[in-house]
Amino acid sequence: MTASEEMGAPDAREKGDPTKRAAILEAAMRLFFHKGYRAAGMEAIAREAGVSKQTVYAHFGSKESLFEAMIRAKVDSLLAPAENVMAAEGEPEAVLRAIAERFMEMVLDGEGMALFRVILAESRRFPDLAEAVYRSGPQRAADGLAAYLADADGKGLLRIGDAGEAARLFFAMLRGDLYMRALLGAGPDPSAAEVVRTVNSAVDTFLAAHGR
Amino acid sequence: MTASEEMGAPDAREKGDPTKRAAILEAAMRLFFHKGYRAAGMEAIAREAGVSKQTVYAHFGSKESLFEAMIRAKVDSLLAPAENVMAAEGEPEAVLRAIAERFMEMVLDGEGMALFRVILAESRRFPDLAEAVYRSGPQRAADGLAAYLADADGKGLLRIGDAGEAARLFFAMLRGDLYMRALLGAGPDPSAAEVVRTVNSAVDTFLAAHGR
DNA sequence: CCCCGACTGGACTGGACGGTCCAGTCCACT
DNA sequence: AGTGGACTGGACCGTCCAGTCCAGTCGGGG
Repeated sequence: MTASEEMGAPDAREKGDPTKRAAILEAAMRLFFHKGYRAAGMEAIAREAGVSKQTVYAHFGSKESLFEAMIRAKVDSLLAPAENVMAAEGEPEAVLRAIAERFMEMVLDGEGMALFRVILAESRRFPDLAEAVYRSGPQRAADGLAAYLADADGKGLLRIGDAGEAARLFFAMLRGDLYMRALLGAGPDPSAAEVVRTVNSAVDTFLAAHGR
Repeated sequence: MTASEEMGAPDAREKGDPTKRAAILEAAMRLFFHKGYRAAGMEAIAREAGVSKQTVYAHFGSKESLFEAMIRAKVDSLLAPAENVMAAEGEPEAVLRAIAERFMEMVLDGEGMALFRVILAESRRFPDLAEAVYRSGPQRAADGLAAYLADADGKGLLRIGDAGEAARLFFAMLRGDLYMRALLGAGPDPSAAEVVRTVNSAVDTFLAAHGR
């Protein structure tokens, strides 16, 4: 029960070879991410998956369905490793720094950015998908951090007013200029040093405002 | 002033009726923003502009050129009203709040977001354009604020270490969760109250870290 | 052994779209 | 009146693409 809720269409009735299904999803991911929704052709996806076009249509009924299934699968797989965090102990500064580093990894991940770009571009065509991505991504992360902050506030480790607002602000600091640059492909790719600097700035600033 | 505006008519080796040129640019803006680069057709743009397809091709030679010209024009017009700010006097808190409100207006503007969405989607096809947008948008804003911060630091009004980093962080806080939600079209449109709350959080947090 | 379901490969349809071409109109300037 | 530049409207070409159709292959279960 990962992030597929509300419309996963638990169609247990899956037809055909699941390895082919997976190959199609992966090929779709590569092409949709690399070329965008419109420019990625079904024929090219089939070829890339080493499968006939008919098979693609047998597994997923249309281009839209394939896109949607691909996005949901990718969101699940991107978020899977992040399920267990947030149960951290120790100094708030260390906890925040660990969370921040984890977050930066996820957010600067090439495929994650490609997914974000394409879902943003198609957010009008697939509004439900866009909303699902928001909820299982940023929303979920903020909720998790907010829970930690509220707990730390209760223990007197931090002074938090509105935990949700504080959590969103913290992530906003991290998802800052570096992220924008990386998304646009402007300037050089973010260096490790820049990432560290961003994390430090965010943690320091956050603690200056909310430290005990 | 950015381009040729009320400078009479110095030169501008533009062929043809400038009002038609403007109509085409506006139609292109509407369609490219609303439907995306690929889905917006030249025929539809011509029709929307009340002009023949030939005229479109006479003014701009190709779809790519039209797109590029449209983006540059839109960036100029979006940024024009922001040229004069930043020469602010007074308490740092008031200055920051004014800058923040201005920034939020620009960043949550519907057309600005549409531009960002489409330029992000096409950042591979038009890398130079994407870079130009970054430089004249986020980059420029951050540079302006950094100049103010460095000055305020010199006057002892604020304690700023790295002015550039501080400026980027401030804008990152503003361009936070609200922005992401609005871009994705997830959840309700940001309310005025949420905007105020975001501005307050950002200013308070910033001052907690850099106040005198 | 034969059938069935999944799959292949390629032909095909119908439509959209970028871009070109052309015949003719309108108008300002000479 | 005549010339030339800008524009119109529509035909047109080549290409691309989602989705369908079909004839044939393959492997496993009755």
